[in-house]
Amino acid sequence: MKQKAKIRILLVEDHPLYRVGLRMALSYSGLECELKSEAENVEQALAYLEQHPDEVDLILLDYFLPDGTGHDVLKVAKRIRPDMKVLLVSGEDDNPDLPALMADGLNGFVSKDITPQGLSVVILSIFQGKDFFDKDIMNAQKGGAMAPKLEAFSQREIEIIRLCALGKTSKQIADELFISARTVESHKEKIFNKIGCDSTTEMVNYAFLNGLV
Amino acid sequence: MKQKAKIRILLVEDHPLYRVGLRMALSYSGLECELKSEAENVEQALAYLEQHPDEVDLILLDYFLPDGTGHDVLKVAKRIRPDMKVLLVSGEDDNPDLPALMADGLNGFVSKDITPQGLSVVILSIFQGKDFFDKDIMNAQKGGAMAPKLEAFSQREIEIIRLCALGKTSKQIADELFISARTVESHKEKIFNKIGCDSTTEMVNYAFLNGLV
DNA sequence: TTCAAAATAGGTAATTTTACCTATTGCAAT
DNA sequence: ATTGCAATAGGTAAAATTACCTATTTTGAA
Repeated sequence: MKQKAKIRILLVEDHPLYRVGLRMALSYSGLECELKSEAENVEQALAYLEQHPDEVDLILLDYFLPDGTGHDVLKVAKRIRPDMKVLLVSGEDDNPDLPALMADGLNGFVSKDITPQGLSVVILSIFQGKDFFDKDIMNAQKGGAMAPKLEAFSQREIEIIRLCALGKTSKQIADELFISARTVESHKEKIFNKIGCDSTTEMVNYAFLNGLV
Repeated sequence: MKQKAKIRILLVEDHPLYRVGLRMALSYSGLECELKSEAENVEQALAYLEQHPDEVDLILLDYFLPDGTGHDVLKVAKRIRPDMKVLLVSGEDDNPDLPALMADGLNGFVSKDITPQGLSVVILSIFQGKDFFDKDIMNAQKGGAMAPKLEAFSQREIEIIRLCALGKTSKQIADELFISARTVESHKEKIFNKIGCDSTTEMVNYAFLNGLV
């Protein structure tokens, strides 16, 4: 057993300053770790993983990257080596699809607001096999308009959603689409049921948060 | 002339990791500077400035802070010592009101994406009297849906706008803020008049487009 | 201290939205 | 051909929003 082995880490983060911050957090935390490499986008991360499949124990991963998301990195990493740990460091506005990430084997996520100390504790815990999911983020996502499954919208429904998000009333939308206001309302009811909300405003919030606008 | 004096810096940033990143960027940049203190919110920043009005040459300032914005710090700092330099480090989603900030004497702003090297160049340039405004951010703001004048909202109004944008009804907001639903409705009417709209949905649209959410 | 703005709250009537239903038509896949 | 969904539309009653007002208290700045 390599009990006293250093945790070999790959850092994937596009903001240079943040990268420095994480690097320093690691080196001053007292954590027995070794920063194997840093990547500033999906491409670099995947290139490193493919060339050095057995040199990384844990990936410290930002969600939004210039050429994709942390989800892309996660999927490939887990394919290359399923026991590789992946810790997502999520900014407050990233709003990643956590259920999907967890389904793909994510081992943890923490907010970018975490302290260096907190981060090292989480890394160690994950390395030892105990996944860690920041409960504040879980709650934030449960609380807000969540994406249960953002598929299932028909063309017409998306059209309605977008027009609603522009602030139009059912009547205005009806006139614009040459249909009855009652039909617009029918569409909205179906959308509400799919999203799990009960007002236009919540639907608009969902639309903005899920990039439908 | 204290030509070779160190630049005395106050760092105001609420994210611990980012604070480490900036701190390290400063110390490894070769810049002749001295980090006098760090503050993680408006209150701490103002407290330091009031107690040590003559010990800071430049404030490295985040925009969004837990108890206010960098703008609040800027205004007080310039009142305390008009020749104190203030450099705003803005995240991509901060969308600060640059004209207003510049009117209040802001000396520069850069993106959080800046490299440590870039940052030290900007700090030095500002210290020597040459203001620096990242042109990418200027352009982004000109291009995007701009707020004609996003001032004129009171604190309470912004609070109401944000809660509305989360999809809450007047009743829910009232309960959350311990006020009457009629008061919430009064606030909303005033907001509608300022924005020039006549529905919550339009207001939410405005809020998202103008970075109020 | 005085004045203006912000925050508070209410009345009333018109309008809109929403929930919970049913129902018809057309089209596409099995 | 039948099945199923998308799109269409309506009835009705309850709930919420909105417009247009007035009015009080608190607070901050001049």
